[in-house]
Amino acid sequence: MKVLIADDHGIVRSGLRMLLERQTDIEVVGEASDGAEARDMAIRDRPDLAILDVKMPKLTGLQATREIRAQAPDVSILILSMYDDERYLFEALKAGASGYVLKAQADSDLIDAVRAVERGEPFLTPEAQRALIQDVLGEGSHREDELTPREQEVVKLVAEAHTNREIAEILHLSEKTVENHRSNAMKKLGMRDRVELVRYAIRKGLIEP
Amino acid sequence: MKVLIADDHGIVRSGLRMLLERQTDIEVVGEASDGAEARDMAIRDRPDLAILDVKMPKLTGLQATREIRAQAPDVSILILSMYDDERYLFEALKAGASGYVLKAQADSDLIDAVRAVERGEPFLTPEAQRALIQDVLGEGSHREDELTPREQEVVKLVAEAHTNREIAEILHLSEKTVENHRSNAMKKLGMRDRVELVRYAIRKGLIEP
DNA sequence: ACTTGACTAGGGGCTAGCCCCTAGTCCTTC
DNA sequence: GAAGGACTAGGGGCTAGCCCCTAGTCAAGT
Repeated sequence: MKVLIADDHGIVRSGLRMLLERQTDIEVVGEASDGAEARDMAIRDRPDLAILDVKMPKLTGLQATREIRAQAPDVSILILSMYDDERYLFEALKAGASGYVLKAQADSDLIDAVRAVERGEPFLTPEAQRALIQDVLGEGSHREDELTPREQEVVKLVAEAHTNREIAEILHLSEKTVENHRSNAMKKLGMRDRVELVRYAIRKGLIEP
Repeated sequence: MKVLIADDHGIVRSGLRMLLERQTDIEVVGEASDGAEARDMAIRDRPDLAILDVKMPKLTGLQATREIRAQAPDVSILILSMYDDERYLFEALKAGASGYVLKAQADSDLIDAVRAVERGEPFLTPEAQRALIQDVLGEGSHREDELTPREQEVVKLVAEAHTNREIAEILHLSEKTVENHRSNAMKKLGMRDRVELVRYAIRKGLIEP
């Protein structure tokens, strides 16, 4: 089985190569250090599988996935995410990836994923499966990831370190209304205080760190 | 040569292990998935070398370095940074690390670094050496780290949305002491609440958004 | 017409956060 | 051995934050 590795960290690439080549039937046929290189190599060399890091220069793993799937549909793709959450899971599947593995997980998960892809099956870790099920089931609860415009405004101002009173003045509202918007936003997002809201706001690009 | 590996990503740990154990005289005697575990294992098992990722839960690699150097000075330390810059280089050296290697670099650099540390020599990649020289030449002003190690620990935990009480439990301190560290940190940084500390912590790379 | 959801506002209560202060033990440095 | 800084801990006080609840208006969809 011919595998292509793409990650912008040389040391990590070498580590992955060692890890994979301990399996006698897996051969790492190439290493790419950015998304564009990964795409070009995948399309030119047609490996059985390309393992792509999400975060890479030039093209992200997801962008590379789309282009590889379009031009070399026989190349399967496994996304490797360094982030300890599933925020790219859906996008990865939509882009055409066969599997999604977090770097935080055990090496055996990666091998399992490669084996699954080899058999033509998709591979999701239990965490990823749970996230996916939650998403399908949860029209009511977790699906409401989206805040209303007003809630977003309030969250943004909270994350900019304004007090409720200041926000009330800025938006010409009562302090109580501000509290309600903040509280509703936190409830929707499953958060417990403004500190968590700050990190959410930064992740969402509502404010700069 | 007995080596301890610490990185919060299981797959990366396994990769590093494979990479290192290709050298016949290197034996990986332990893996830690966070900074506190790394510190405990280093102090208990006394490996010849501990390879620590900068960004880890509970304690950063730098915080772990300080504690290991204090309690087990015979354990050499190599800092592995995932960031493509040298922003932690000086702090790492000050904390007592023998070497600083970026994950973006080739695997041979890591092996070279291990060999250098084995001979009792410090190891810096050419990029790191250049940054160091620049700093010595450029001299003085901006090298004020501002926060003490303890203050940084507290700030990190605050930014991870822990309450003062939780932080006190995690660090085995009284709530009052935690308040003092937080308050002193905020005063030094000219900040007015924990929300601003979160953004500071993210900018400084103490936590991920 | 009726329901639903966003937006608004308030009452009332508890606690965490933030501030001021003092004070002790270790250090290192001068 | 004195001085300064880091780290520890506590007293006492005020307020902002967070929670529960109700309740109104308005626009949009069924």
